[in-house]
Parts: sequence; C-alpha cells; structure tokens
Amino acid sequence: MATIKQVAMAAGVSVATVSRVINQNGYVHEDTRRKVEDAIRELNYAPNEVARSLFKRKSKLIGLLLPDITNPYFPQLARGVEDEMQENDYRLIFGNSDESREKEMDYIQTFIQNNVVGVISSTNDFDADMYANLKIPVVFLDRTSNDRPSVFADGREGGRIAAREIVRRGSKKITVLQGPTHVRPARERSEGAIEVLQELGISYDVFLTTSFSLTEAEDWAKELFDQYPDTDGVLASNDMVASAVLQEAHRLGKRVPEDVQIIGFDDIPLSKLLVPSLSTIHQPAYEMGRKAAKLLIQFIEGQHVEHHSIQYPVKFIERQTTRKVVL
Amino acid sequence: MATIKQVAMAAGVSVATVSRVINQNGYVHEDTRRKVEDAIRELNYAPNEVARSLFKRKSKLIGLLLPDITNPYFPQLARGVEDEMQENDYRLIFGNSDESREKEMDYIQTFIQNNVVGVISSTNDFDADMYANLKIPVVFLDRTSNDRPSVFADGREGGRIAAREIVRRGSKKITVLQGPTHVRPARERSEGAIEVLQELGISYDVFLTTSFSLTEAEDWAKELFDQYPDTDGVLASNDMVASAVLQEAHRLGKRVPEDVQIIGFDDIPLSKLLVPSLSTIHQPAYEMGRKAAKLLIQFIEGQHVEHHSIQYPVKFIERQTTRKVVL
DNA sequence: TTGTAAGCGTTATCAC
DNA sequence: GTGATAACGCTTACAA
Repeated sequence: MATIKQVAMAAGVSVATVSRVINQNGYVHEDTRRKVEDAIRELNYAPNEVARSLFKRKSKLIGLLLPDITNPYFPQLARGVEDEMQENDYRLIFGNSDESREKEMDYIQTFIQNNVVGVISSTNDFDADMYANLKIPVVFLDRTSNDRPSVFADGREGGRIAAREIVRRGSKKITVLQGPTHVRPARERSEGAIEVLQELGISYDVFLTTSFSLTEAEDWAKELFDQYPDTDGVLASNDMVASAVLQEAHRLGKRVPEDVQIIGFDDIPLSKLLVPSLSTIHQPAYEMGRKAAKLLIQFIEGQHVEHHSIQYPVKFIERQTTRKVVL
Repeated sequence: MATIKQVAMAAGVSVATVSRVINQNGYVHEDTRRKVEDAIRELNYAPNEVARSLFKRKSKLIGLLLPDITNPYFPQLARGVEDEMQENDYRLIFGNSDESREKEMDYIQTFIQNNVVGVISSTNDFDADMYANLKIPVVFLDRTSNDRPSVFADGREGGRIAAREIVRRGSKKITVLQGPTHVRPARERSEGAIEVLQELGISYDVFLTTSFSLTEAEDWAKELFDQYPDTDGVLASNDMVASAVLQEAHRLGKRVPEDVQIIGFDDIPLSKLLVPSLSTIHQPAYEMGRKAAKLLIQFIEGQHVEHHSIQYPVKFIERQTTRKVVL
C-alpha cells in the first residue's frame, strides 16, 4: 500500500498538501490539486485508516454485539444495521455474545481497544459497568433500557395482541410459552399475553423454556403436549419454537388450526413458508436494525436527536395456524 | 482509556519496560514486573490496538465477506468463523456483498485500510484483481477456487446423491431447480444431479432460478408447477426454495412425498422442523466456517499448512419429503 | 535490567 | 497556498 509520503513525493508536494486534498480542507491551488489527484490515482493510494484513527482517536468502526447470529431473528437486525452503516462509510466489528456477560465484556473491551466510535448491542445487562462507563454512544437494539437509547418492538403489546387473536378465534385452553426470563422482550411478551388472558378470564398455563436454542425447541414441543395434552392454543415465544410446536402437533395427529391454534413471534422469513404457514406477531427487524444504526450515527456525529428510545409497533400476521374469525 | 505512558508514570518506570511486561519479551526484574502489573490493574489499562496495529503494520482484525447473512445458510458459516476467531483473539470486520463485485471491492478496500491480517470470503470472482493483488492471506469459503485456499462442500457429489436418492425412491419425472449460474456451488449441484439423471436415463427438466432470494422463492415454486405440473420429484437448489416448493405442492393438493418428492440442499436448522420435515443434502456449515478460520490463522501465523483446499463431504439426510426405499 | 528515541501513517498547527 | 513538524500510543533497536 502506498503511503501519503509516496504520494507527496510523486506529486512533488508535501504531505500536508496531500492531506489537504484528500480531506478537502484548507486551501490548495487547482493545479496542485490535480497533480496530487493524479499521483493518488497512479499509486492507487487510499489513506491508512489505522493511522487516521490513531491521530484522531476515533475510527470509522462500530461494534455490533448480538446474542447469536444463528437465531434467524438476528440476521435481519444485523443486515439492517449493516446496510445503514455501509451507506454511511462505517464498518462493523461483529461478535456473538451468547447472552453471556463474559463474552460481552470481552467484546466491549476489544471494541474500545480498536477505537470504535459507537456500539449497538442486544444485551440484558444495560446497567453493567461496561456500558455505564463507556464514553462512546451506545444504542441498545431489541432490548429495552429505560433510560438509554434503544430501538425495540412493543413486546408486551405483541403478547396482548397474540392472546386476543387466539381467543377471538376460539381457543379456550391456552398455553403460553415463556422464553428465557432474563431476556426482557421474552418476558414482556408472555406478560402481555397473560394480562389479556386474565382480563378475559380464559384458562391458561405457562410453560417455561430456558433458551431460544433451536435444538431444544423440539424437546420443549414434546414436553409441552405431554404436560398439557388438551391445550387448544399455543402462544409461542418465537417462530422457531412455534415451528417445533407445529411439527409436534402434526406428529400427534392434532390438526392445526382446527384442534390447536398456534401463534409465533418475530415473523422470520421462513414462517410464511411453513405448512400450514405460521400466524405470528411481526416485528420489523430489518427496519429496527436500520433505525438503530441511524440513531447511533446521529449520536456519533453530534446531531440533535429527537427521541432516544424508539419503540416499533408490532402487528398480527394472519396466516394458517389460526382459524378464520367468524363475523 | 489509560495509555502506556500513564502506566509507566504510575509504576515509576519507562514505557519500554511497560511494553516489555505486556508483551512478555525482553528482560524485566520480578519486582518491576509486579509494580507494572499493579499499575496496569490500577488504571485498568489495555493496550491501544490501533497504535499497535500502526506500528506493526498488522492488526488482530480479519475481514469476513459473505453474500447475505439473511440467507439462513450463511449465519452458520459466520458463526463457525466467529467462534474460532474469537477463541484465537481475532476480531471480525463483517460485510454483506450481495454477490456484487462493487460492494465486494469496497469492502476489500476498507479491510486493507484497516490493516486486517487476513480475509475470508464467499465470492464468485476469485480471480478478480482485488484478490490476486492482496498481500494478505485469503481463504475462500463455500466457494471453490481451483488454485487458492478454500473450504467448501462437494456440491457436485451432493447433486449426484440427491438425484440418486430421489430416483431410488421412485420419482420418474424430475425437475432440477438450478440456482444462479454465476454461483459455482449452485451450478455444480445441478450439474451433478443432471449427470446422474442422464446416466440413469431418467426423464428430467431443468428450471432456472436467478437468485437465492427468499421472496422470489415463492414465485418460482408457483411457476415450477405451472410449467411442469406432472413432475413427481423436485431437486431444489437450497432448503428455502425447497420449503417454498413444499408449500406450493401442498396448496395444489399434491401429497408429499406420495405424489411429489422433494430434496433440499444445505440442511439449514429449520429444515427439520418443516411439516413434513425436509429431506436434504447436509453441508457441515458450522464446521466449514471454523475450518476456514483455522486455515486462515495458520496462514497468518506462518505455520505449515498441509492442504490448502478442503472439501467437505455432504450427505443425504432422510426425512419426510422422500419416500421410504423398499428393500 | 532499564531507559532513550525513532518511527509506524496520519492530521493539524504554525510559519512562511 | 504551501511546507515543516509535533503528536496520536505503541514497539523495538540501541545505549547505558
């Protein structure tokens, strides 16, 4: 890689001048500018971001921390973030945290060591020192912190909607699958659902699942019907579990939606390809990722920010795992 | 963030000494070492990777370029790469290329500007100057370059296996879904399938799909049965298209696997949760990601590397979209 | 065993 | 308009 010095040499000017033309600041004569630009092209020069970063004490790098990219919900968030960042010339250092505080700290640490100018994180530990002490802007994504910038969906309302819809469509004995309790959105979803079920005086049970892992989803589906064989409505904590439940129902000879209705959560891309296609609560994941990125950029660039916390509405997507509602 | 200078100050030594203790090279007295270590702890010091990178002209950063993380096959590769890298203290700068040469070049460019020490890429343009001229090691992942380090699965054999299995299970009029032709693994899969079909003298048609996009998958599924209504066996180019085909078959009242058999490709996590669960060709994506990372690290660290190109075997996963074979 | 100082590739300040 | 040069935080000769 050519350096600014070599460019200066080739153009017969000083490095200062070259720096001026690449950064478009300070005065530089039209003729010299052209000479420099020629040299740059000639040598195929691009500024060393590391040197820049060292001098300015800020890079064009952003840290992105997601629980597990292997969970189909997160790629969409990630993609939203990436698209927005790339359009604004920021690059992403990416890590999976597995919801583990240790890994998270590790990543935050190296983010700092690499002079990232901001981080986007899906964490459960907002208040952990690592975030509190960060001197760069952080936007929490998919997770709500009450007092810190965050972009998330209205999980509670999602839970309420799901409950309302499944009841409206005739389920009488509902099972609420509750995701990991330390994950706030998961908690809120089931809380919302339970609220409505209680308001409506509908009989329900809560079935606890302790992770979002796909491999375990199958086991839970089995256990679920083992424990509540006569449930006629399942509110799943996400679409993967919903798929597992759907499959298990089928295996047991239960008809969906006639015998059991199922509503998922997230609306991952594949949910509409299931048979029957999955009714679910849609979160605008891609948009949320983009928004988080936009927000972070605004902070980084010191722009005025209207709302620090952005809650996206969710909506019910009616597909085939729920019955038609009779008017 | 504390600097090495402050640590030196606090410990009452020179920066050189501090540098020696953090890098564990050169002599340093036990007592001074302790003093320095105390100071480091006290100030919560961690070396600035940017400064290091500038001096050494190499970072602890790796560039990872994937076509689209939103395609469920790639997160697994990414996760494999990430796990291996993180265990070896490398960090990932991640980008989606959308199979676009321009985006790809853009990323490669910024990788270099950030002093990455290696890159892992899923590309179709191995020979493009951008790779040829790179002075850092590159490992191609999921894509085969004949003469450059790469980790990939045996797509041709996968196609052959799929064809053999579907025929063995009784399909007589097969449709081979061919993915985007500029994507080599996609091409090889269908080539493999066609080879076998010809060898066996089975009637078949080829149906071209021009992307791996999920949204379009549904349209293709419709067109497929439109064009070849009496096909009784579909060899899909990946599991997403297979899902779409499965769904469309169901919509048309075709029974799977009785009327139509379907075999996917990739074995994405969700394929086993479909109803009926999807028979498919398994690629060990996670392992492949890990392997690519391992290989790259070996190159970076100048270790001897036995095999530059690693081909993983694929295998048929028998599930419910194919019939039982009669013995 | 430890310290001094040069240099990695930039940018910004200050002279000219 | 342009050029020297110090500084960003680190590592590594080399000197002591």
